[in-house]
Amino acid sequence: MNVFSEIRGAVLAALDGMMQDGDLPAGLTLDAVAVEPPRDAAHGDMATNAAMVLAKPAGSPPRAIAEALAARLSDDPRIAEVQVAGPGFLNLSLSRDVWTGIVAHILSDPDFGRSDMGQGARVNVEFVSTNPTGPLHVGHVRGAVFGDALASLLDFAGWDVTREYYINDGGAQVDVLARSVYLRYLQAFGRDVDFPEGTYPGDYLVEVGQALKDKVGDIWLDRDEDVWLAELRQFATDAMMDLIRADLAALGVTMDRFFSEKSLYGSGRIEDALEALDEKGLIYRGTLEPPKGKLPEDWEPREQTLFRSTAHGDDVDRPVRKSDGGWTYFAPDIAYHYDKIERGFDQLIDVFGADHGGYVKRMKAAVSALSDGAVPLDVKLCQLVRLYKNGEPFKMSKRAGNFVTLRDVVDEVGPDVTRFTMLTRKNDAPLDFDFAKAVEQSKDNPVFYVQYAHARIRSVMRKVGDLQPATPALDDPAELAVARKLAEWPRLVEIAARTHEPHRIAFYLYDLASEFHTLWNRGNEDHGLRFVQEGDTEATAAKIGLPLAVSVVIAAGLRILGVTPAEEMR
RNA sequence: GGACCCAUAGCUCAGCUGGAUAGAGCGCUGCCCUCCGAAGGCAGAGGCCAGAGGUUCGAAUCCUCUUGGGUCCGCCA
Repeated sequence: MNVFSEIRGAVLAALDGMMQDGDLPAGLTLDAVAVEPPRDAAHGDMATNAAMVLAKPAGSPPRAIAEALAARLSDDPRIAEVQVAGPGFLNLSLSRDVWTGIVAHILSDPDFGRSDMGQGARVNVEFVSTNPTGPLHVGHVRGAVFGDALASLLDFAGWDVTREYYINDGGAQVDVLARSVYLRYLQAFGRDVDFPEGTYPGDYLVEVGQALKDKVGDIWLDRDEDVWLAELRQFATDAMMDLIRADLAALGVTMDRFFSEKSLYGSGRIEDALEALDEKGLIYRGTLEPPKGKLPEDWEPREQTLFRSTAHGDDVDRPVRKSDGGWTYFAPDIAYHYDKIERGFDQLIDVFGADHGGYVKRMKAAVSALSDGAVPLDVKLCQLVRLYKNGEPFKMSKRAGNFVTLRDVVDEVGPDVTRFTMLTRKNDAPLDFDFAKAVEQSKDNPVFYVQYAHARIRSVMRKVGDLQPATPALDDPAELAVARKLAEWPRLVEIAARTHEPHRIAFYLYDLASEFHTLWNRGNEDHGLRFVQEGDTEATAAKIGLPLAVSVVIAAGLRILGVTPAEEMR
């Protein structure tokens, strides 16, 4: 139930009627007609731009169209008042019954706000996707939270969502990992080892080395690398993926699928993908122009196997084979996205760190080419997170040598605070994360502010026991303001889902909490506005419907963000 | 040299497929608890939406250029 689309439907029906009756030329396109909440509450509950967008194609002045439209709309029982304003806006005030109806609807429908705009289309959200060489660090937290919340949001808006993690286990960094584990394995036997440049010194590998000793005993002691490297790669990767899965679980993130890059090698999948591109004439042998500006020291022209990504919007063509004949990292990436397309996804979303911005165009080009433009790929870049504590830049290295881990963050402030705070900025803006402010219990902290509103409502509900809510009267402006904000929820969900911007949910919840706190405080001056009307069960029943509806929406919104709605604040 | 992202109140940031007088928090000034949780609320001051052109009935929003920040730039993923 979305009031805005319902009223828009009424506006469109009225316009159709005008066309049929000759008040407007027939066949006008009505797509641009919008019904939105006005910025200024004095402009009523909703405003439509219909008269202005139709003025030109209809060939009549906007105010004339507006007047005629107003006359038709005023017959609608849901619309209490229609005013033509400004250059041709139509300001609509809705009848009280609409608002009470919405509150009643929310109370009867715990899925209020859930949308079918996705039409069950299958969307694959790929996120985190790190090298399996260590625990997740703080830079990954934002992408993990963002991707997970976006996935939940799309699910709520009617998509069929798959959360997926691409394990970058195919490259040389896994060799480095394996060698690092080998050193820890030696250490487990009491050997004195040092960690040369190019190995991972983090102490998270200590237990992996010990586990290896427990598993295989001393069979790899004093043996050459070619004896153990392949097996150790697998062992170490598995151990790291266990670690990463546990890190994700600590954040409340569960993947539907982990997809191994390595599994693409030797399976023919990479060859298949490039063959598909070749059939479209997009693979060729050629030499790239040197990059403009400062030339790399060792640059020399070289013939390579190239993907003609420029045919699909990229700036230059991209190599898919290295000069030694091996694949570039881009080749398995192509094969992976080809796999996603072949699995039948209707759209793809990749969540990357901002430092991968340079790969967006080539990935889009690959997906566009492989799907003949049928499968859209949206790449969301998450900007960096800067850590602070009490305003001071914060560095910590409990376990991983030189970086703050995801665990450091979650252990310090908890998953709920971590997740909400990460979503209080849009993804393409940098984010300052202050450990002290994140756990502060004041309205300076949006997590707390929203949780507090929910806890206050739960407190009221505990007080009234099993009293059933009745349809509220909503005769105070503060009550109406809350109801209006509630009515925006389905619309907000659709906007957030369409733009792939879960932070909008966080901001909406803050706004809703704010309206609620205002109403709550009005109860201090005007006891008639309190939810619990002492000694009057009937009046109380009529009052608690509104806060209960607020709690339904806050809980739903928090669930999308992956945050637990608080029953009480401690 | 090029690509992508960003620039909005003193500070940190929202701003819907382009809509009316651009919003919130912090900070500043002054108020509100014999209370269902004041961990909150109300009011006030504070703006050339980086700059210049363009499209439009209408631009913080779209296009171009300029300035200033960030990320990245053939065989590392």
